[in-house]
Parts: sequence; structure tokens; C-alpha cells
Amino acid sequence: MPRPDVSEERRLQIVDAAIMVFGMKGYRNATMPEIAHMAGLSVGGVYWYYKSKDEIVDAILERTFSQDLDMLAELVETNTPAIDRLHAFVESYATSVEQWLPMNAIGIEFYGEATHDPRVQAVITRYLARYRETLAALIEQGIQRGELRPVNADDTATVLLGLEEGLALLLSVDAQPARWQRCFKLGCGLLIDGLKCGKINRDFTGTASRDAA
Amino acid sequence: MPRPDVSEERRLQIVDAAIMVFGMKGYRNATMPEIAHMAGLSVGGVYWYYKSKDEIVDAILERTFSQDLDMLAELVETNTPAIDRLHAFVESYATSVEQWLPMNAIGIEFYGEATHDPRVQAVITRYLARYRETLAALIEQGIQRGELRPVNADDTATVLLGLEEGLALLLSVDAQPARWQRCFKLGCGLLIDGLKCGKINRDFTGTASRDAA
Amino acid sequence: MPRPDVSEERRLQIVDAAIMVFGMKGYRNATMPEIAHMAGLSVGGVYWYYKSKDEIVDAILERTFSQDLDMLAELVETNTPAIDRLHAFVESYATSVEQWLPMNAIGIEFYGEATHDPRVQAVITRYLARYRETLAALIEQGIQRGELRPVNADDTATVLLGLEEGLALLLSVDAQPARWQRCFKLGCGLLIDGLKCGKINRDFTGTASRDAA
Amino acid sequence: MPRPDVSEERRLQIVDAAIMVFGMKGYRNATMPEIAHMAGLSVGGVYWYYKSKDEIVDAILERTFSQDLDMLAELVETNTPAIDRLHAFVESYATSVEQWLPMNAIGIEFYGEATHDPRVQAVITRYLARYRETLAALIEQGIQRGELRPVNADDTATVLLGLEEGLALLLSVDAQPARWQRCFKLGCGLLIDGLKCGKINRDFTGTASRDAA
DNA sequence: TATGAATGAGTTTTCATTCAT
DNA sequence: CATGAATGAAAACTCATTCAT
Repeated sequence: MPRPDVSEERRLQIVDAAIMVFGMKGYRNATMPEIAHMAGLSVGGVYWYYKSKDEIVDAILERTFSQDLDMLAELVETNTPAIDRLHAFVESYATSVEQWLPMNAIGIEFYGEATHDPRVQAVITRYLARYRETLAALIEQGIQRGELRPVNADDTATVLLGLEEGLALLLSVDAQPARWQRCFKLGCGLLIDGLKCGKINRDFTGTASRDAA
Repeated sequence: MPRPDVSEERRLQIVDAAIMVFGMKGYRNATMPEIAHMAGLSVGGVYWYYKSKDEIVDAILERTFSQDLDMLAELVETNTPAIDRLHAFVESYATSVEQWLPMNAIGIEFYGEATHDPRVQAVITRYLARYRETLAALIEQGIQRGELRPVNADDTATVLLGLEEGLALLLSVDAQPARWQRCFKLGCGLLIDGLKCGKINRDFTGTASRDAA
Repeated sequence: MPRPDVSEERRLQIVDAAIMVFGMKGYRNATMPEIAHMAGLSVGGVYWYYKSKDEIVDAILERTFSQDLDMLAELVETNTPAIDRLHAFVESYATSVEQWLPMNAIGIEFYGEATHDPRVQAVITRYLARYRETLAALIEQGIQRGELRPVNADDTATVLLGLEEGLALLLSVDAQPARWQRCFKLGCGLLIDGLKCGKINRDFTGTASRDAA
Repeated sequence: MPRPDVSEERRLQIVDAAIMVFGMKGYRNATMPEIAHMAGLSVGGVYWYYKSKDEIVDAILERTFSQDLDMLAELVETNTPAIDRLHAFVESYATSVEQWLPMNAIGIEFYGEATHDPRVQAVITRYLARYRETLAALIEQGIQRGELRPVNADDTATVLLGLEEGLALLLSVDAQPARWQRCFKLGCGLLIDGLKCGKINRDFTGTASRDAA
């Protein structure tokens, strides 16, 4: 009589434990024994489910990013004004700060790892690409509908992404979710306002490079 | 016969070497022997000038951030229109990308370290605070002069800072200085435009929280 | 309802699997999970039949050597000329190379183990002793019958044994069964010729030590 | 003022210690801490001179086999009767048993390793090849001079080599140098006698395959 | 009988740091 | 001042063995 399969449960346990330990000690200082202990397993037990520390990192990366991306999908699907959807996105994203706060530090560390680990870099780059594409599509819709100025959609998406990641970066060294929320809304509001303005300083529209990009 | 003091020269050698090795291998993978070799010294020689790897980190941190801050000082001193000074700042900052590119990866890694090393965190926080204060003062001047909407200057400065650091973050995993430059100018331009707009979406002005901050 | 006893079958499965894995990876690198998998059992299943990896080794040792020894028994029993029987032995042994080839590497490894594991050493020594005794008896018969020079039978048996094991050793690092076969026949032929020669270099007869041995 | 270079001394210390520990515990059971301790160094100290356990093995292999080969060189150079040189070789080799006895067990273990480690196999094969070539050259000289029957020199050399290694194998599990010495002399004597005999059993001369080999 | 998840002691290797010269 | 050999505390990972089911 086969026992119920506990693999998935254990893997969750381990990744959860790893996130917790990574969060407290940092990725490089987190030891396998510590993770194992936190997961309520022995070292060997952890290795039964993940062949290396790297594989645990992969699992965390996967889990973190896939959640974010799911949220984005619906942004481009609906037919409401693009600006409304942008605002909705900002609002919903801002609301979820507290939820992903524990993962924030780990995310920042992974950016650090990515600078010299091509494997991590690949994962992050792939994730950012999808993120940017979705935002760009949304902005492009806004432009087509005449709601926004004819800026370079891809670059503008990069700006939004940069603002969001940048504020997350600041948050990681100065844990004040409320301030982060406020600034994120403010920043996005200003950007969206900037995108709506009819008369603008030509130098900063990015229009010149629309086709070159 | 007293030999000329080579201390300062050696310390420079070492920090330069460390920056180079950190940049290539990452802070955690950089070994003292490697740094020493790159500096043209023996391990013991390095330890003569810096008591630990951490002290080298401190020196790098110090050097990196103090450069940036010097540039900011003059921003608040002059009496030209605030908007012009903002544009000038953006322009000069954007122009220097290529120059600080090698340090970028290291900076990102330090943010990662800061998440679990209070010493690093303190240095970064102090630097960011001064940065934000300067920008906030500049924005406040713009508001006083009636050039900008009455936003919360500190939060707005945080937004600018966040955008800049965030784009640096994206740059660190996707080394395209030109794109970064373009996006930075575009983003700041949009933000400044947003700050100039007379009629705005009230929700995003940040005015409500001006005194609360 | 009692199920048919599968013990013997399982034990065979396991030893066969172990021989295969030992042969491919070497005794030290062969893991129990691998052996179990090769045997089509679970790890626990293997442990049901053999209490440890060592017990499996014992079983292999036992099986290997008992086969060899059976073949020897009849050598001393018959009444034909000793030299003919020696030649017959050489011939039949040489013919079976290909058959025991897979076990050869394992055998060599066991000699290696024997150098620091008394238990393995005991098994091998016991086996070699019986081997040598049988050959010595045969040679003694040859001497009694006047077919061979009056050499020290035991030492001469050791020489034959040494030649055979030595060529197996060379075979283990240079798998050319044909060459091995040729050399084994050549070597034994030369030895037997040497044993027949009437006039010999006194220094090498071993006669001096006949009683001393 | 540069201190005297102790590298070579340390390397010797380490290899000596490794040989000792390998000899006692066997290659696989010998741990780096043990070797380090035996060498009077710390673990890190050993790693300063050898980058891995494997490199120590290489050094042992090198040292062991290169000694043996030096002895062989002069065998082929002189102009005395080949048979005399063969006897001299046997005699000198037999005399040195006691000296290489400690290395014998390690040598046997290496054969075991060679069966599944191509790197070790390569070293051993190379060594054996040179050994065989030298002996074959000597035997060929004997044949040319009419001292020996026209056997296949290479195969005959293999037989001699096999006998020697085989007796070493037996010695490794039954440490009786005196017996080994006796048997080695006896075996080689018989073989040489066999090589001298005018009238021989055609089946075993190996002549048939002289050109085929 | 049989399973396979879980254990944990033991191994190799790395590297910041020290100190005799 | 400077050297670089030496230290030793950790860390990742392996695998024979056990045991609840």
C-alpha cells in the first residue's frame, strides 16, 4: 500500500525554510544545516529533494517570479482605458507590498548574484523581459487610443519597471512599507501625468528613438 | 633616512585592485590572495594597510559614494530656475554612466549585503539620506518658486532616487549603457513634466501627506 | 497461503547486480541505491537479504572463488601423466578467460581491499591456499612419477599461481583477452619446459629449500 | 631577505606521509586530516602544496614508478650475454623486495583504482609499457645472439612482467618477503631454462604468433 | 516481504587571517 | 614594510543504514 506522496509538501517546506533563512542571514551565509533544521529535516533529507543549494535557489527564483507574472497577464486583456488599467495596476501592486516584503531582500540579493552568475542572470532577465513586454503592450495601447503621448513604449515600460524595482531597492535598506507605497503611487502618478501632458519638452519624449529602438 | 610615505599610494592600489576583482568575481568570491595579486602585493602586504576584507569594503563604499555626493552639493547653491538645475543634473548624471559602470555591479552587491549586514546598511542609508535631502531641497526650491506643483518634496526626491537606482539595477543585469541613458532621461523628463502640470489627478500628488511625512 | 520462497532468487539478483555495478564503477563508488536499482529492488529490499554492503562483498567473493576451486578438484584425482594434466589445466583455464573477464576487475579491487581489510584478506588467502595446495599436489605427483625435476612443489605451485594472477592483473588495466590467453599459454609452456629440462642451472631449482619450506 | 625554499621538502613530507597513511588505511580510507597530521602540517598546509587528494596520488604514482624504471635502463645497454643480464636483473630485483615492500600494497590498490579511473590507468599502462619494452629488447638480444629460443619477445616479456607483478600481488595478501624472493627466483629460473631448452613442445613457443603480434 | 524517505556522521575543499622571518 | 607559508574553522555534499508503513 503506497503511502501518500509527500514530495510536494516537503519541497514547499524546504523552499519556505530557505526563504526564511535567506531572509535572515542572506543567501551566502545561509547554510544547508540551518535550512534543513528550519524545514524540520536533516541535511540528507533536504538533499533528497534538492540536489544542491543552487537547485533551492532556482526553486525560490521560480516561485517568486511566476507569482508576479501571473498578475500582469490580465492587464493587457481587457478593453478599458489604458490609463485606468495603469492606475489599477499601480494600486494593486502597491497594495501587495506588505505581502512580498519578506521576499524583497532575497530578490535584491539575487540581483547581486546575477552580476556574476549567468544562471541567475538568465532567470532574472527572462522575468524582466516578460514584465517589460506586458507593460509596453499596455502603454502602446494607450498611445493607439490617443490617451498617451507617442513615446517609445518599450523605454517607458523600462522606466516604470525601473521605478518599481528601484523603490524596492530603497525599501530593502530602509524597511518602511508605507513610505514605499506612498512613493510608488506618487512616482507612477507623476509619470502617468507626464505621459498625458500635451505640451512637453521635446528632449525627453523619447519619440526621436521610437523607430531606432 | 626616512623613506617617502607610500601608505596612501598602497591603499589606492589595494582599493583599485579590490574593485576590479569584486567586479569580476563578485564580492563573496573575491579572495584576498587574488586582490593582493591584482594589487601587486602579497597577502600580508594587503593586511598591513587594511585589517580585514571588511575594511576594504568600507573603503570602497566610502570612495564610491563620496564621489557622487560631491557632485550634488552645487545643485542647491545656485539661483537659476530649479527645473533647469534638475535637467542639468539629469544630463550630467546620464553622461557619467559609462564612467561608473564598473562600479555598478559592486554597488548592487552591496545593497544585497546591506540586507543582512547592518554596517553596510548604515553606510548606504547615510549616503541615500544625503542624496535625498539634496534632491528634496532642490524640489522644495522649485515649489517655492512656483515652478513645480506643491508635492511632498521628500517623497518626490525618493521617487527620483528610486528611478535612478532602479535603472542602475536593471543595467546591472543587462549591460546596455545607451538604453539606460535613454530611459533615465525619458523617465526624469516624464517626472519633471508631471511635476509641472497644472491640472493633475489629485490621488497622486502626494499633497495629502505633505505634513504627515 | 505460503508464497513460494524467493530468497535464493533475490540473493542471486542482488549479487548479479552488485557484480555489474562494481564492475562499472568500482567497489567504493558503487552505491547501495544503485545496486538496488540494478537488481530491480528498493534499498530496503536489498537490506532484507544482505545486512550490509560488506555481506554482498562476501557473497561475491564466495561465489567467484568456489567456481574456480571446483574446477581444480579433478586435477589431482585422475591417473594420467601429470604433465598432460598440467597442460589440460592451462588449456581449460585459458579458454575460460572471456567468461570471467567481467569479474577480473572486481577481483583486482578485492586484492586492494585485502591489503587493509583482514576479513577480505582471510577469504582471499584461504582461496589461494587451496589453489596452491592442489597445484602443488599435482606437481608433486609429476616429480614422483619422474616427469618433472625435483623442485619444491609448493613454491612451484606459487609460481604458477603468481603467473596466472599477475597476467590477470595486467589484463585488468589493458583489456586484451587474446593477448592474455597467448601469454598465459606461453608462460605456462615455458615453465613446464623448464620443469622438464634434465640439465638445469642449479641455482634456480629451488631444491635447496625443499625441506625448509 | 628570502627564506630558504621549503617547497620541495614539504612536498616530500606530504608524499611520505600519504604513502604511510595509504599503506595503513588504504587509499580510500586515508583522509586528508590524517595525511596532514602525519606530515606534521595542518589540512590547509597540505592544500598549499597539493591542490587535491588526486594530486597527491599522482605524485605517489610518479615517484613509485619512476624509481623502478631507472633501474631497467642499463639492462639493455651492456654487451654481456643476455641470459647473464636476465639473471642479474632477477637477482637485483629480488634483493630489493624488502625495500619496496611498504609501497607494494599501495601499488596493488592503484591497480584496483585503475580499473575504473582512466587517469590512474594511463599512468600504470605507460609504466608497464616501458617495462615490457625494456625486457622485450633484452630478450630479443638473447634471441639474436642465439642464447634463447626464437620466441615472441614481447609476449615473453609480458610473461616475466606478469610473474613479477603476480607474485607481488600474492605478497600483498601474505607478507612473506623471503618466500616471495624464493619463488621469484625459482619462477624466473624455470622460465629462463624454458627459454634455453632446444627441444620444446611446439604449442607453447609462441613462435607461431611472432609476426602476428 | 518490500518500500523509499529520512538520518547524520564523515569527507574534501576553501579562504580569511596570522606571524616568523 | 613586506612576504607567503601555515592555520583551522566552516561549508557543501555523500551514502550506508534504518524504520515506519
